[in-house]
Amino acid sequence: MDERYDPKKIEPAWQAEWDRINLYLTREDPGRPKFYILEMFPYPSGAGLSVGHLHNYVPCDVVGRYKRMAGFNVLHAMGWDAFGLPAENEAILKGSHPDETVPRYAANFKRQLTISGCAYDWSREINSSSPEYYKWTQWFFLMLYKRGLAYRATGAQWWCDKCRTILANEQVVNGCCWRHPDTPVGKKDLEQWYLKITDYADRLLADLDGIDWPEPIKLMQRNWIGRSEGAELGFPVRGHERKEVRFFTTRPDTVFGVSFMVIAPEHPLVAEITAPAARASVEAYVADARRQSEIERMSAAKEKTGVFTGAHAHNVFTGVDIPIWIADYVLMGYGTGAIMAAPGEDQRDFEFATKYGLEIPRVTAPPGGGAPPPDRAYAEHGVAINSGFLNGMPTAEAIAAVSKYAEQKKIGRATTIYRMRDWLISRQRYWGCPIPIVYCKTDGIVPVPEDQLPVMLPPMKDYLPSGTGRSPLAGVPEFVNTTCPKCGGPAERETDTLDGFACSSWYFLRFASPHEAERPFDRRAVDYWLPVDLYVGGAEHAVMHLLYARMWTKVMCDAELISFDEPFPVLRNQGVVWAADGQRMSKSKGNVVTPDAMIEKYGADALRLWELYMSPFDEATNWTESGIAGTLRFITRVWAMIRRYVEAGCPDGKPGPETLKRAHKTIEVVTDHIERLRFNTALAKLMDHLNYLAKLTPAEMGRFTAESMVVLLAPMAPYVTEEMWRALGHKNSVHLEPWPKFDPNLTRDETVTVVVQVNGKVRDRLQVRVGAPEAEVRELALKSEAVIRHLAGKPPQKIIYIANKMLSIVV
RNA sequence: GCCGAGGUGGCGGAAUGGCAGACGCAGAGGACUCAAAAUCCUCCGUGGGCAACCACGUGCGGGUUCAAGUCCCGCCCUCGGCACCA
Repeated sequence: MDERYDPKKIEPAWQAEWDRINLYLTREDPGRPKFYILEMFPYPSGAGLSVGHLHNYVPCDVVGRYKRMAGFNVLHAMGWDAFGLPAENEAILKGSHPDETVPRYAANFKRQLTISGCAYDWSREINSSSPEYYKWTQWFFLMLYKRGLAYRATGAQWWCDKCRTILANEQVVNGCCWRHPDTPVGKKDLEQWYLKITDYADRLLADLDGIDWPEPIKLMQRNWIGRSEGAELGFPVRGHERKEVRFFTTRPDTVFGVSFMVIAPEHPLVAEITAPAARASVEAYVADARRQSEIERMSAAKEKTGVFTGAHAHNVFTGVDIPIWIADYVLMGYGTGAIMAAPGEDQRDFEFATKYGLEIPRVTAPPGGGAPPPDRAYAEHGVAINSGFLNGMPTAEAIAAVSKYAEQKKIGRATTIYRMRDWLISRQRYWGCPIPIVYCKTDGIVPVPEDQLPVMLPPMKDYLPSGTGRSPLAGVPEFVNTTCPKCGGPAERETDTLDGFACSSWYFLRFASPHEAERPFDRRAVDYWLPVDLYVGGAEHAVMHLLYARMWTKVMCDAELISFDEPFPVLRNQGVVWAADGQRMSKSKGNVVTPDAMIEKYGADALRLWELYMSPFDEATNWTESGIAGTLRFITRVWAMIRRYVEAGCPDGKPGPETLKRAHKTIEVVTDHIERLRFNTALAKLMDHLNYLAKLTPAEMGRFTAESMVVLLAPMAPYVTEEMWRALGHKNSVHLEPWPKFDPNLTRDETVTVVVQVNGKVRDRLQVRVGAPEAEVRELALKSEAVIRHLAGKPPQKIIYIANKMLSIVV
């Protein structure tokens, strides 16, 4: 152990040694409890890792190392989410090819993680764009297909001009592409592959109750799934026998107040029922609605617009014929694309009715009696009025009564609908997993047989998106032209690739058996390691990735491939690290701080400690470099302390009771705080402990105290602790050391400070035995000079005693 | 607009309803040094006071309580998410 702490000297040396002895190689071991910790696998970008990324990876590394020392068999591996738009777009921008950039960028990420001291089992490294991996992504797609969960459909799809591909609903954010927030999306008619995630809506919703996730994330998933209970009903269209307008409502109890109907501009009935006199205005309105981009349609939402079709529907409850209107506030993609309008009970319908002079009946009264407010809709629950057989019923009862009536009369039924729609997974881009489907004139849609997987992504020099809506793969005849696996006749391959989220919907299984060649995973390894014990990632994946991965897991569970149906029973979000200027760290803004630069200046251990100490793990913060000076100073002081101890010949003297108590208390607190992911306070405790230890002589400290400090610090600062540990005379790595245990008998306090308050203000502090009875404390308190002064001769009215904490005197 | 998270010294942040500001950064003063760096020691919420000590203080206004940063009601501000969902 040198006199001076020099990270540049010790860090590469220990890194090489750990590599040599394969310190982090992981094997299944039924004899030990397992712990699978996983960070959301990153897309390896050319910008490399920033200190912001490490705010996620370092804490997870601490947990992994701590769990290993605490006796768990820990799986902690890393891989690359390498297929998809970001990789392709970046390669285009650099004038290169993802084939070349992806491995290069991934190698750089790996290098950065390694010098940062993160302990991964690199023998398990995976890459979603490698054929060994995407073979199984294709296999899963076919499994979904065979289970009836993948289907083709044509329709107007979201299209991003910059991505030059279609998007799933979730990928449209505020009317713009989620990757290009300044690019409004449009619609394009295409035939696409969908996954029936809606079949799993109920389970995806219900099972949220059983998992330990941050509440805001659960809430976002609940809102996204958007379950609504109500009824689906139909009213016949006058003059078009057998035609009816079917609609969904959450308030079937208001049917007697339905004075008109509204259907979406895209509704198929529009063309059929529009009266000749209204044709011109309807066509103009529909054309206008189609022309508007979706953001315009949504943001111009303030003023409702609509047009009368000239047709009427028959309200079977009131017996009255009511006008059918078209308005763009009714969305084709939700419910049936048609609504019954109860303007007395729905504010949007109220506004629409007011604007176009339509009738506003009142069918719900406030529960306490009295009239509904005249200037707006009464949307709350109440009591049915002017509603025939429903009169007098509370809303809940009336809802049930209408549903029952509708079922008896065969005009509708109680039902549940969801906001969530199916997952559109086709992409017209090159850099993705080819969809393993063949189209044959004779046999139609034919899945590629398992023994012919993977369908290899053909090498292409010019892989740029076409912009026509067709995948670049369509321009490779050797790829497109094939034979039908069924009849052997000429056939064509599907040329679209899978959405990148398909790759990340199962990767957590692959880490269990990353080199399995015969199957997507080895069942035994998956049964041992999965589900993930702690999953960590950014809140930006709250909906898409987490919902898709949950769905695939449920499908696999249903197919009996695995025996659990939630992949991530415990999820935590790390806080975002913004740049010093409060903006996102990005190369274009020139505010990226790299771990490389920080390691060069301060060493990896000081950087790691600062990542942990800077702010609570799950809270956002702005990057500041100045604090690293503090964590480096701390390391230097620990170094000096241990060196003093080693130079003194590692005396195993008798530490005093105070020292022993502090050492054990530190073990207790640090352990507890790491378990609760409160790394900043765990490290604060170690700093506090050092402030005490630094004042002791080596003999006063003793071996247990000195060594426990090093071991407790080992998960956070792996390099320097290894160096100190060897200097303390140990042959084996400190990272193989068992986690220290504290003795509860030694952490127990003998005396305690009891605060004495007079009228709620602290006036004195008493040092008393633990568990001292009230009478004793009271007597001491009443003798206190400060207390006497503040009592000012008045007799206490009331005395409250909280054992070992405080005595509160009221006068 | 609706939903969610948050607001504590110059700064990052501590605090099962029970001593507000742990720990650290920055700053000030001192020791060591020819000097500087490093290191060590002391101080460091605001106001008053030589001091002991006193008053005030966790976005704002109320409330509950012997006791509120913490619980309740009403606001303000910041940041995220959703946005005509029938």
